Amino acid sequence: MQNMERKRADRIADDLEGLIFDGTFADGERLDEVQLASRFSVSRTPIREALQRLAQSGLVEQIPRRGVFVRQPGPVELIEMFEVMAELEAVCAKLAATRISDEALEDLQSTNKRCMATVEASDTDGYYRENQHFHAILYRQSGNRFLEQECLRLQRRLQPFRRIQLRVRGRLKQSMAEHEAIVEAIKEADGEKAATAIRQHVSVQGEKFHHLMASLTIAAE
Amino acid sequence: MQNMERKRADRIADDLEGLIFDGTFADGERLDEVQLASRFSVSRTPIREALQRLAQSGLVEQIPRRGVFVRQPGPVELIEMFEVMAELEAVCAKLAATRISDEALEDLQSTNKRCMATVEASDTDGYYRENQHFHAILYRQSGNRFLEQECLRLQRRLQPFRRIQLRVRGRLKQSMAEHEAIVEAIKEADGEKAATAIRQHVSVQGEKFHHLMASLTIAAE
DNA sequence: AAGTCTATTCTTGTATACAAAATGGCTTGA
DNA sequence: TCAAGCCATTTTGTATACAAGAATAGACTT
Repeated sequence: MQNMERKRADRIADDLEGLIFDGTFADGERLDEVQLASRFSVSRTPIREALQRLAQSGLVEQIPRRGVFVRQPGPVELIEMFEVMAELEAVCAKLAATRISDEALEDLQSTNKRCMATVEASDTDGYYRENQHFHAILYRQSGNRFLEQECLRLQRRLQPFRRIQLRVRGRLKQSMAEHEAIVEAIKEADGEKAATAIRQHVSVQGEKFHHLMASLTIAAE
Repeated sequence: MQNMERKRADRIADDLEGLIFDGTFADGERLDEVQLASRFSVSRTPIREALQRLAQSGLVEQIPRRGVFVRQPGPVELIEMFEVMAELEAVCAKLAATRISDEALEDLQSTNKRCMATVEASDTDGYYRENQHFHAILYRQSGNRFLEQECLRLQRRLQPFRRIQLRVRGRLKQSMAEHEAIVEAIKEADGEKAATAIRQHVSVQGEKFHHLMASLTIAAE
């Protein structure tokens, strides 16, 4: 297992990430090192470490001798990231179709069942959790740990925007139908079919595009 | 244009990256902060910044309260990374097939011509440069800047291993034929064909696999 | 003699002090 | 009145000092 002990800087980075995700820090806003230092009751050193981590993951932009600024992705970049996410997941599905283990396939189906239950119960948080697990299984079953890591990284980055999407009326039901198609394709070991199904599931097109844009203007106000 | 002024820590990170790539620092070796500080004639602060950057890009592993250790990818991870690279480039090619501009297509063809010339002249460095440009055009012409960045990132990481591969006898000629097939498919705007061609070009299979493994054992001695 | 406990030393993580560069405001001149 | 240049303040980048956890070696016990 991974080392659980983490330094303060790491926890601060996670906290800051959360604060950026939930909109506490607006787009373009400068993150003052001394202010954050007093806020977290630490010196500038761990703050700077945390900011550098965020800069590398793309959440903030670090301009030399100027400071770091929150950098929320714009509409174009978001579409681009979702496009890449869709393609990466499609690769996972393609590979998983032939590489998946029997136990994992069981897990995939039971997760999907639990997912459906949360839809019936209108349990958005529950859906969110089970859905994430559903996708995580596919990443893992691609049999490519590096690919899995890349998927998790991008998923994490898109997390807040995906969550917004879930609020769209009827989205959950449609999403479940798509899950169903993915599971079917994988059961048939049809890689291309699975890839197409999950690409459809993840990519932002049609109505989803419209809703994503709408959510952005809301978030920007 | 980008800000050209960079801090010392950034240049140190690049230097260290080079030192890891060329094997000056062996796999598993601990990078001592004070040693590096005196080597670069700076304090520990910029060294630590640089090491954290390397840790995030995966070149070194940072174990809390222990230090950072060089982490060269093993055979399995290398294969995995090449698999992802092949799929990412396949996506680029698929998208570029329909999105590419006329000028870029011209550039692609002329780059390929220059590439062939370097093969004739047995100019390995020249081939390396032109080949990289060839791929960079495809990344850009995917029309997805985020995808482009991800491709460049991974390409950079695989750079040293790809370079080794070029030394294999006859590889350059075969590689040119593959380029030719890619260009043809894109000229026909056939996304799937282009994707398949470049996937074949990048992925490590058959003889290439064998040579990659051989190069690893050489590097490890 | 081997193992363990402990003290010392070394290394990382954090705080603070200092240097250099950028921003902003003021003055001065046209 | 406006612009340009200079000074003060603010802020980032780097160096150093300090604290805390880990490695190591030596002594003591069984």
